[in-house]
Amino acid sequence: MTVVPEQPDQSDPSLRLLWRHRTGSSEEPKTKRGPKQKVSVDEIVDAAIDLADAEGLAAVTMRAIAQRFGLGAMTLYSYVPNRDALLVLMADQVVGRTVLPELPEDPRERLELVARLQHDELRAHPWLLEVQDVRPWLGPNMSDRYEWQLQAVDGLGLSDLEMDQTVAVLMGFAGNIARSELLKRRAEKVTGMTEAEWWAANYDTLSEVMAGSHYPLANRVGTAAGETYQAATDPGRELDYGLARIIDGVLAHVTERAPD
Amino acid sequence: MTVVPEQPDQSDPSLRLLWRHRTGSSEEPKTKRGPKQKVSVDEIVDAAIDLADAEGLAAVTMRAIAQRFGLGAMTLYSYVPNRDALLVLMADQVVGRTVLPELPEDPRERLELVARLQHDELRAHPWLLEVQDVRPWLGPNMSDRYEWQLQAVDGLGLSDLEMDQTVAVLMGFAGNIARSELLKRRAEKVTGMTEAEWWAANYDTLSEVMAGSHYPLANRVGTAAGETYQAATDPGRELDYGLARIIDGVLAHVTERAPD
DNA sequence: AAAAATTTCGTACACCGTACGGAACAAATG
DNA sequence: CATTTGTTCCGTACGGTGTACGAAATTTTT
Repeated sequence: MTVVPEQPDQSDPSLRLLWRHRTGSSEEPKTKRGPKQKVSVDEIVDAAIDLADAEGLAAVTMRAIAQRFGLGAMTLYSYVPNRDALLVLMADQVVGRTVLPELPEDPRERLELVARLQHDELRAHPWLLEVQDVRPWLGPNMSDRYEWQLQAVDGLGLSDLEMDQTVAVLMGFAGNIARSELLKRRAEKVTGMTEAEWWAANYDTLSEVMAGSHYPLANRVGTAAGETYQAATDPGRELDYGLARIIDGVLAHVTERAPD
Repeated sequence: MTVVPEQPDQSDPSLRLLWRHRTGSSEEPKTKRGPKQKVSVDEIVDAAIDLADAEGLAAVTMRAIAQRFGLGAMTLYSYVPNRDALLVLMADQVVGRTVLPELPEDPRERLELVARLQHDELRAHPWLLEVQDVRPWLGPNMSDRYEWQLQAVDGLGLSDLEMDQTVAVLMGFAGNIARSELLKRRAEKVTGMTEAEWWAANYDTLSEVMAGSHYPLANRVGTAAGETYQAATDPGRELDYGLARIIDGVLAHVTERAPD
């Protein structure tokens, strides 16, 4: 008689946690034994999101979160397997807060909307950029978002693979813009000077040290870019140029292939 | 009589360190007092790069580096102000190792080369993705690189600002591809399974948990994408589609504006 | 020969995630 | 009812991090 070898459950434990609100079937309202839990997973995740929004991801420590509820740090581990899992829960939960608007008819507007929504979200919650999961978009809200993004590129004439890649390019671009904005803000906070002030303070050193090299293009272009970015009162303007080029390229690709 | 208020030297101390090999004028071969330094800054930075290449950026600890030279951890602080400064030195130094090839005539080839070079470099040194500096590209090798990149987009008919933005889009895209490759490799190392194995191990849980929701597009597209990526033996193939679209968009932009 | 400047580096601190084990608690079982 | 059993709560402790501080050693300047 052969015994089935014990499968040590390779499945990721945090999957069920991610989908805890949408267990399609076989929920488990089983009354559990020990003391009643004083808080809920959602409350913990929300508190962690608050912390991250207010003080950055580095401030999201197990001790800090626990303190918000008057709990001991180790208590959190009866709600969440570890910190990394908590970060993934935070990401999915915060993504779920954004309501997905209906997609416009015009293809260009559709793609723009997808990218701008992502960018706005990352601006509101910059710590999302630092949460990189093993195995992405597997939570319920991430899945909803991905499906919605695919709807935006559906019917354009792209292959399945191209649909995925197009979404990836747009998301990546939005993320890069958000990241550069984040770094700029962070630099100002760390150094305590605005970008212009920093350049002024380091001008002498820079010109002394770069005396041997010369950068004609970098000087000209860097100056132009610096002035523009400094004057950029309207955030999100950095998005415009690159986004337009990317969408141009995608739309040109599909119309060229099927010159209707 | 008015006294000039003491300016506590706002300038960034690591700037001189970055440019230590190219001090245009006024070098200081002054013989210094104390004990002779047992190693050089370059050796330290090279050792740190070795460590990062071999075991990732997290393995680059002050203690680990010092141990390579039989030094105490604190000794490093007489070479480098702190760990973050060391990371910037590493980045600039490793960027300096790549020789910049001559730029082709064809605009499309120029842009492709710029992006692919960046991608290859990030593939070889993935930890570069995790080094985010306050105030980017200020080292000598970063500056050379930026100047070279600008040459690639020069003469296309772009404005100064657009030149900067175009380079940024291409670099960002190359970085995103490299990042997704890195995450994939890291996930396989952490979970000890390939991507396909992971999906197999979690298939039951996933379909149970997603029973209530349905993702027609995500299922179809995700499957297609998954199969392709899994079969992708040739790394860098993920680069092709997005890069082509971006370059399409940029070139369309300039030819449209100046229909020669 | 004495003084001054510089490098080396042992120790210590604050902070992190979390392994471990015990105590308090509530339901299931006898 | 008493007892067992599974949970939750959480204090303590461990190994890890960057680095502040101060003493000791070493070399040049005076």
